[in-house]
Amino acid sequence: MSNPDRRHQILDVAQELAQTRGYAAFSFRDIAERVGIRAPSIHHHFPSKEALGVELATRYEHDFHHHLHEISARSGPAVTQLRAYARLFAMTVRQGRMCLCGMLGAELSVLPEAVQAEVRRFFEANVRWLAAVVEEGRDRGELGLGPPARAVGTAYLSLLEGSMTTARVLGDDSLVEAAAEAFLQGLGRP
Amino acid sequence: MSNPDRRHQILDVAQELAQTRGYAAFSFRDIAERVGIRAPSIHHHFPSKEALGVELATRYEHDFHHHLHEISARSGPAVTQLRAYARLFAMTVRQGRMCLCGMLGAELSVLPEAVQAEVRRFFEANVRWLAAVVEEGRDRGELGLGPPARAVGTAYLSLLEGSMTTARVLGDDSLVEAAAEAFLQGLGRP
DNA sequence: GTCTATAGGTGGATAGAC
DNA sequence: GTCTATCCACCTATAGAC
Repeated sequence: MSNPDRRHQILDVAQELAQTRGYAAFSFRDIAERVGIRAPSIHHHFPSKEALGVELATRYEHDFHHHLHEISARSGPAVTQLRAYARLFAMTVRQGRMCLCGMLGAELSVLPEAVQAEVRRFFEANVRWLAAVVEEGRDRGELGLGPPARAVGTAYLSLLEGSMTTARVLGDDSLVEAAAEAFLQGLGRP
Repeated sequence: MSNPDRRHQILDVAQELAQTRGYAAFSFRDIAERVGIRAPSIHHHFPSKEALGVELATRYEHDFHHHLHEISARSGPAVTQLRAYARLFAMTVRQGRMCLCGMLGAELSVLPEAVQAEVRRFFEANVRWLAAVVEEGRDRGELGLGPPARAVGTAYLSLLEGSMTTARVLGDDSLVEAAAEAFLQGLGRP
């Protein structure tokens, strides 16, 4: 198999494992079994687990950025954008997965520094995007005043990350969107 | 050392490790080093890691229940109780720890069944308590109407669990309480 | 690119002495 | 209760053949 194809295949499998089990709990053998090669062959594509982890997080962040751009481009009302954002998390839960960076965030203290750094970038980028959506919604008079836009964005991201865990623990597929609605209800213009 | 003392000591150390690293990433050797004994000696107090994990989660849930009871007993306004609840999470973050059951929730799929069951009990008990506080707040006219009380409770728990991850990733000690306030603001009487 | 063989480390767990 | 010695499974990673 040609190099780029195998790389993608390994990344896809590794991502699925990381989103369900976590970084500490997946191995090169787990990946190899599903890809149909032997564990040491993975080292030809990724020199170390750390390198694989960094690329995993970087790619995830990049893909996420693409989704955010799509939501922004439709430039609907702030609440509509925030609902579409929540749907990204809800869809992931329905696939039986967690947010990759949410999972890595929980494991933060046992991750290689380079992976930690990528996780931080993911959270910062999301908070920034959310704060901008809230800010614009307020400027257009769609949203009421309240805490600083950045605090609202941080709270909404936290709610969605946490709701994925709650959804999986309680086995409730519709929990993420229900939690998002409970939050968005409080954002409306008084 | 007498049996009960050593048991508690092991549990305390194991809990700290589980709250910072996660279940998959702490070992009997880690515990033993900090307790000052050898790893196999732990098996005298806990037959397996699974048994230790179950007791860890059970004890945590029990302690948490105690805190909830204390907050309820003061029977202040709903928002005051919800703020006090958030403070439990904020204090934990300031100790550099995650919620034990939030951490275990993220790792759910790699936990022994018996530990998974305890994590579920923790989440269910917290949602039930939060829903009751919201319900009573509405009955007393302190809170506005909105989504079902259980959905609000689920959302608030999710927000707090998630905010611990966000706080650690972004290195912001005051993030948990700020996120809680952003949520509570939307609960007020319209 | 993928393989086998293997190194070197760590994991939970058991047996049996003290 | 705690120890040492040991087992066996698993991990990441490397060397070198094909």
